[in-house]
Amino acid sequence: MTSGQPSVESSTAITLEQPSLEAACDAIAAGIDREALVTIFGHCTVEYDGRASSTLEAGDRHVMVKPDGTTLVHTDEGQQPVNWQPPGCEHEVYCEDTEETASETTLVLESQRSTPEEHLLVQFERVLQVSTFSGTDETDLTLSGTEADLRTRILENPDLLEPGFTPLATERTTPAGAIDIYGEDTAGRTVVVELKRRRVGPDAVGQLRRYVDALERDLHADASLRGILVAPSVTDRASRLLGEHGLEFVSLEPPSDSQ
Amino acid sequence: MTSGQPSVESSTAITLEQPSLEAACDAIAAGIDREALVTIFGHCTVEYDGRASSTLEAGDRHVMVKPDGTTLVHTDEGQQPVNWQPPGCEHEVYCEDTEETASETTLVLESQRSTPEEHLLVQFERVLQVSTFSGTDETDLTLSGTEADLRTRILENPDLLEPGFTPLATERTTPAGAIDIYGEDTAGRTVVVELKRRRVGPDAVGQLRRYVDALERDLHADASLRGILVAPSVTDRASRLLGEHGLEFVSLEPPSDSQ
DNA sequence: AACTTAATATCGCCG
DNA sequence: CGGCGATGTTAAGTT
Repeated sequence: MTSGQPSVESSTAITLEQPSLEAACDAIAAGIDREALVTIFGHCTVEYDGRASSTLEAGDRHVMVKPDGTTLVHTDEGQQPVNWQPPGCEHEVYCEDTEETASETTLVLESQRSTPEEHLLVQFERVLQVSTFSGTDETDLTLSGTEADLRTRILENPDLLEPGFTPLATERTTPAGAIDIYGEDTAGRTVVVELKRRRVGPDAVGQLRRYVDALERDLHADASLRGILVAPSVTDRASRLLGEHGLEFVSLEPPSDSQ
Repeated sequence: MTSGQPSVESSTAITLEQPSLEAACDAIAAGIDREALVTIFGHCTVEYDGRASSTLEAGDRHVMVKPDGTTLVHTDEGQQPVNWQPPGCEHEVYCEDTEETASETTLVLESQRSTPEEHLLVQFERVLQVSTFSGTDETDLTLSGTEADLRTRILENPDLLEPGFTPLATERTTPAGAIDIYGEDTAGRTVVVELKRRRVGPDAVGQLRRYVDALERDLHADASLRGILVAPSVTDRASRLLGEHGLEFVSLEPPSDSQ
């Protein structure tokens, strides 16, 4: 970028329609080179090899290549890409003669990384569109209604958990991991609180149980130690597990935007 | 598809560059209407409200609207969309005068669903490109190297777990859930096997422990019952937990493509 | 870099 | 539709 001049049109979108594979190749390479976001729509096959292996026969798909090294292959269905490569990958694009018939050519997009070794191969036999996008996005997402928000809510108003509850520490460490909230009830009993922002299953009970067990061992406590799971609601099986292990449940939701 | 005739051009890509907001609106509406995959690149703000809430200030982003009701908002960084809406949503698109100054107009894309109630609002103040894609993708992804493949590998060669192991059932149900593999060792002791395709932490130990406990209660067994966690490797803390609960570990990887 | 946990997790299966 | 667990989970925070 140049100096303090009021920025010229910094957002651009350049599109090729029905390009030859060679023209598409050049446009994609140029886009990657100047760190643009590149999209390709065309008829392609996809192969992945790394943590697992996958193949995808020829079909029409939308491929997005980001300047941070991300690759996403989307079909017309599903929230998740059918294939992908995470940020930090090296991209390579070239045209290649098909092995069987030297008369046919394919456009190949490769994306690979190490740790772990992973490789994605997209082979286009036809490209309907190539676009390169440049733009700016300085802003960060602000998100609320998370587990951190639920913790804040309880710390600001401990009576929500139960009247007289006194928080003593957050993220208190035990051999089993960090306790969300550690405190005392009116009777002076130690309370271990595990927070979940949404309906909980058996996993959360196991987690709370590990913390209570670890803390009991840590404190050599013969006195009773309470474990409370805080979430909007609880499944049947988890509720039974709580009972079996002498643990408690309190229904609380994370604060919404307006609250 | 029609008969043996070489198929007519069924894949299409239609693009508008630098459209007016009204033209963009029409193109998007038309694309959604004929069940195309629609992409929009432009300067926009995004608001989400539902399971959580989020806002995103104005910036250049790539929005993809799929015919199955999915919406994805991507920036130039990250594998994950910065905002999204899952399949099954209803889309709506329209132009609207900005509240403050009636002279300014915005293009609004709404995507919403119920159960749970969720709403996504994308407001464009400028659109650089709109594209609509139609195509076919009949094929399914074939994936290998999954937990199911690991199970198959052990069932075909039980000695991999330990010499003389005899699988008796897969997915045997207990009150705590389904056991991956249920079998017997050479001494006739019941064995509960929990499979993980990658390195395991404390969660997996808790899961195995629940299964073993549930099965012991189910069988009223006074005889010893073994629990074996099978994974490529195990973390320190999980290893200690295994020891504390009298559970075992066997190192095995899911088969790779060539094996 | 390894470990642990949260997530608007997503997705598929099954009851 | 809810419960449950796998995922090429991904992503973030801490050690």
